[in-house]
Amino acid sequence: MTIYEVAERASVSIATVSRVLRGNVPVSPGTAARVRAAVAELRYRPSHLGRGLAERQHAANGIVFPDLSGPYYAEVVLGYESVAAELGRSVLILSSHGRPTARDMVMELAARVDGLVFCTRTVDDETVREVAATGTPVVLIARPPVADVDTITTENRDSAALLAEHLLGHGYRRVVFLGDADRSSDFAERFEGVRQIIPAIVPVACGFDENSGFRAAEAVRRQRPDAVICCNDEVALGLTSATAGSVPVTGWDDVMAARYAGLTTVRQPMRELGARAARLLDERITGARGEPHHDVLPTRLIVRSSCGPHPKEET
Amino acid sequence: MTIYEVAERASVSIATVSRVLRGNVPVSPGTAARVRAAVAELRYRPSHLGRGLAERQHAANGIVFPDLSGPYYAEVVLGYESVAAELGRSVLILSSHGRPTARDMVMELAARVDGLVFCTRTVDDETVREVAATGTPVVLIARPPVADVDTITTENRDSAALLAEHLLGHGYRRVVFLGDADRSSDFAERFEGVRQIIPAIVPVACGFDENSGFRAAEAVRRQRPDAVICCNDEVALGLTSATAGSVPVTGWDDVMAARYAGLTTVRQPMRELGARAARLLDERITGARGEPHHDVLPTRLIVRSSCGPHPKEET
DNA sequence: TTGAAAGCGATACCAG
DNA sequence: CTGGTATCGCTTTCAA
Repeated sequence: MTIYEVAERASVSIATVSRVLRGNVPVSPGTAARVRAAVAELRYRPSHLGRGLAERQHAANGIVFPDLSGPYYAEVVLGYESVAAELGRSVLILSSHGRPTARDMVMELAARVDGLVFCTRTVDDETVREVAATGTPVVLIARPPVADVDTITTENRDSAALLAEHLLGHGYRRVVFLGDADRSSDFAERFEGVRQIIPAIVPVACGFDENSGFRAAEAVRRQRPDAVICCNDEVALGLTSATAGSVPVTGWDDVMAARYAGLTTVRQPMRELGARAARLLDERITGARGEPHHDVLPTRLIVRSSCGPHPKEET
Repeated sequence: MTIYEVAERASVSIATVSRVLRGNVPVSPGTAARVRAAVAELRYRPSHLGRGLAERQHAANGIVFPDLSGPYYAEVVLGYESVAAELGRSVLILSSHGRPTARDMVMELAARVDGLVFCTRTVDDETVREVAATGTPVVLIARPPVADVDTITTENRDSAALLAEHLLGHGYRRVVFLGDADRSSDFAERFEGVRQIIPAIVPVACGFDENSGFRAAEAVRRQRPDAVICCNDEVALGLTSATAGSVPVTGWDDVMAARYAGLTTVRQPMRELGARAARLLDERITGARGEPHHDVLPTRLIVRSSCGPHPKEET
């Protein structure tokens, strides 16, 4: 089923069929009707391949994330898809998770989209730069700027400081930061924010998921901390299930499980993160904007019970 | 950057460039080397559009799900992406969530992939049939067969019966099934499985997410049930937070939060669901298989504390 | 308003 | 082993 068959059925040229389908050029009402009828009868769907080739665009953009098992990226992707679809673009996803060929897969993906979003822990800056160099617009989520691509992040330092102050208010002195600041700018900023208030903060390395948090329990205990600030909710949850709540703990993100676990955490607008990224990307693709944007979304401290009995009233 | 420029740089024809890139036809070592050098120097990436048009395939397939906010679909998509990528195909996602134009978006998507997976609550069977009629291979996840497309589901009836028996063992007599069996074959099967053991089961309509569960609390209380079997974990969790655990509750799926909430539930291999779907689809796309498959994955009852104090030992 | 024809970027068949 | 060229399905001048 091609445009030729439709043209033949409607007794017009393929040019005319194309015109009524795109609707940008005037076509006589009668002809248009005949074409539309033919399209309907033949259940014709234009080929994206042919169209894309002629228009030199894909009408699709991608997003690269490390994993989708935690709630964080699921929300980000959801927000992204939601806006992209609304903007009429298909969305391609790529999980870099542990794949040694991530870089190649990314370059491969870049060749079939009009724009690309990269999350943290997916590929290095060099790869991002390479993609950007091909002219493909790029937006970075929660990672430092590279070249002059757009970035969108959430506020970390201030809320981390606020969280630290809250813990200090509890009377805690010796506190551990559980997470790997070197592998995520988000974590690095949170660590800095905390250290601003608690200079003696003790960093303990850790992965990003529940299991990592669970397995870090031993290392954490060794520090005999009054409280533990975890890099994210999953790690906090994992640690909690290992310590059975014997140590005050805080997380970050406010995922669904956090509420049920009574986890004190910092809520960040994950869905909005993806949504804004999609918008920024679109502005670049359509050329509506030239200068790079670096947006920062607000976050909010959510105090629950995991940080211990509250010495004073707070929200 | 096209194949022509590479050809010129290597002083060969585009046909030769194509040959060394695809590697299916013999090319003299010397020529191949020159071409490869040119490709590297020019940082050439073949256009997927051009290639796809010539090969009449997209090297991509899609998956349509209702939403991504809950853990269920995130896991399914993760499993799907994982296998699809491994098979060398890009993956396009489409969330039908509440969009009135879902059907059009699906037909649109179908036109740019080699195969498509549909989850429940996305589009009706008619649309599925229409896509299948275009010759695009289709796989259905957790929904009844349509035409002769492949399907992959998880076991519901038996585990539901098992769950019901467990509740009976607790001494509960009056039990409510919270969920809308009409809108999901999974839910319908679970309801049937329960009813097989508890004929007097009382159905109470409800949505699919936490909020729905929360808001259903009133309607549930009115039934003064000894226990409530929820259609999934999210609803169970929502209900729990509204009833503060005053009523024994069970869920389904075993999402992360279920563990922290001590929710008795039935675990199903969500990731595997997506992974198998990707494999089934690939078999159809490559034509490796002709007859339709209808796979059923096993599930497992997970007893925790939400169903009340245990009268006898169980796992 | 409409048609003819030149691409868009690859693949693959047909000769040589 | 290599080059020329028709083709894939569609958009878009250029003329009529």
